[in-house]
Amino acid sequence: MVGTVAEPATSEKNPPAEKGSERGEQTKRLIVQTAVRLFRDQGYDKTTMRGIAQAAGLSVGNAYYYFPSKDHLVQEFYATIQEDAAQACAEPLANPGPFDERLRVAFATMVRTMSPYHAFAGKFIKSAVEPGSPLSPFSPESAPARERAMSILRDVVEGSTTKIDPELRADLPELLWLCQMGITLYWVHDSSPEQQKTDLLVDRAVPLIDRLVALARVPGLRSVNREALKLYRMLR
Amino acid sequence: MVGTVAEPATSEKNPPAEKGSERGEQTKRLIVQTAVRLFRDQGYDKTTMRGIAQAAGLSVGNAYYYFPSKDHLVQEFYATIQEDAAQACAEPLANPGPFDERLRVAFATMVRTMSPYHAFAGKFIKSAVEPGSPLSPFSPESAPARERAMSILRDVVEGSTTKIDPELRADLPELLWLCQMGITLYWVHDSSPEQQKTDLLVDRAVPLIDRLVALARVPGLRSVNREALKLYRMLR
DNA sequence: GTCTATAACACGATAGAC
DNA sequence: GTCTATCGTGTTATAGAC
Repeated sequence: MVGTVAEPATSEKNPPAEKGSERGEQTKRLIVQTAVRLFRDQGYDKTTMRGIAQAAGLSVGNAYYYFPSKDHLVQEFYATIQEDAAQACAEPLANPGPFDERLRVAFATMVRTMSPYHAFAGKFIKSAVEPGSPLSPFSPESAPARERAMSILRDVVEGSTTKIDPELRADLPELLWLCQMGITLYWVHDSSPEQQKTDLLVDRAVPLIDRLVALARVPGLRSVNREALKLYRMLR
Repeated sequence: MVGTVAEPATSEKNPPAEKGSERGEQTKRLIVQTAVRLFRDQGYDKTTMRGIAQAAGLSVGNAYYYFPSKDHLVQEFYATIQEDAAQACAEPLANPGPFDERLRVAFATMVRTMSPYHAFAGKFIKSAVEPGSPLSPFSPESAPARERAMSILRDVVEGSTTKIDPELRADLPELLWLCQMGITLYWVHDSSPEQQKTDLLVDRAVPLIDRLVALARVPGLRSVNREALKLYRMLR
C-alpha cells in the first residue's frame, strides 16, 4: 500500500528474484527431483509420500507444504516429459516442410518420448481424466505443459509449406492437440508389444488428417468446414 | 465326474438353481442395493466401505467376501444404469424407422439416463479409464454391461429402414458404441448448465454419423470405406 | 466348506507444535 | 519452513460361527 518500489532496507524480505535460488525453492526442487526419480524407478503405486520424503531426507509434512497432493507431484513428472518432447522436436522441425511430414514428426516424437513410461501412464491418466483434477489436460494447473505441447503443434502449422485454409489455420493447432490427446488415450490402452499398434495408428492418422486439412480448401466444402468449426468452438 | 444329473438325495448340497435364492446370493444383493443407494445419495467419495457395511447391517469383511474392491461395487451401479437405459429405449425402438432417428433415440436416452449421476460420473470414469481396471468398458468384468449397451445399438442398426452398406453393417454397432463412449467422455467433462453442450453434441453428431454411413454406400468411396474398416479391425 | 466378524495394516492427507 | 502425531480410508489377515 505504501508503494510498489522495493525497499532495500530489509535484506530478508523481498530478496532479489534470482530465479528461485531461495532456500524454499531449493527444497521444492529437491522434492520434485526425488519424486520423479522414484516414480520412474518404481512406478506410481509403489512410490509413497513417505518414501519420497525419506529419500529426500525430509518429512512428509514438509512435502505437503510445497505440494498439495501426490497428484501435483505427478504433474511435475508430466511436465518433464513434455519438455523432453519439445526439445526432441526442435531440430527436426527447424526447417519448413510439408504439413504431413511435420505432423508425423510431432506425433511420433511424442509417442517415442512417452514410451519408457507406458506402465506408469495408466496411473497417470486415471487422475488426468477426472474433471477438476489438477492433472486434467484442460486444468489451469496443466496450462504450462499444455502450452508447451500446443506450441509444438503451432510450430508444425506455421512451418508448413502446404497451403492451409485461413479459417481453419487459427484453430488447427488446438484441433491437432486434441488428436494428440486421442492418440495418447489409445496408447495408454495399447497392450501390443512395444505399443506397435499406436505406431500404426499414427502412421494412418497423419495422412488422414492431412487429407482432411486439404479438403477444407476445396471451394464446395468451405461451408461444411465453417459449420464444423463453428460447432467445435461452441462445444469447447 | 459321476454324471451331470443332479442327485436329489442331498437336499442341502446343490440346491435347485432357483436363480440365486441361496443365502449367499441374498447377502450379495443386499450389499449391492445398499451400495447403489448410498452412491446415489451421497456420491462416491463420501460412501465408505464401512458405511455400506453398516447401512446393510453387515461387517466390512463380509462385503469384501463378495466383492473384491469398492470399484467392483461401482460396476454394479453402472450395470443398473445401463439396464435402465436399455428399458427406456425398448419402446421407442420397437418399430422400424430411419437410421438417424433411431440413433438419436439411443444416444439421447443414454445421456438422459445418466444425467442424475453427473456428479458421480467423474469418480467413476477415473477408475474406468485405467487399463486393466474391472471398470474399464473393455474389461471382461464389464462384458455384461457392454453387451447390453451394444445390444441397443445393434437394435438401432437392425431396425433401420435406411440402407446400410453390408460391409459396414457388421461393425457398425461396435463403431456406434465407440461414438457413445466418446459422447460419454465429453459429457463427464461438460460443466455447462444441465450438460446442455452434450445435448448439442448429440444433436450435431447424429446427422454427421448418418451422413458418413450414407457415404459408405457411394460406389466411388467403397474402397476408402473398406480401407478404414480394415484399419479399425487392426487397431481394435 | 461356506459365510461372517474383528482387528490390524499401509497409505494419502491434515493438525498443530516448534 | 519443518517436524511429529494422528486421522480416515481401502484393503487384508485371520479367527471363528454356521
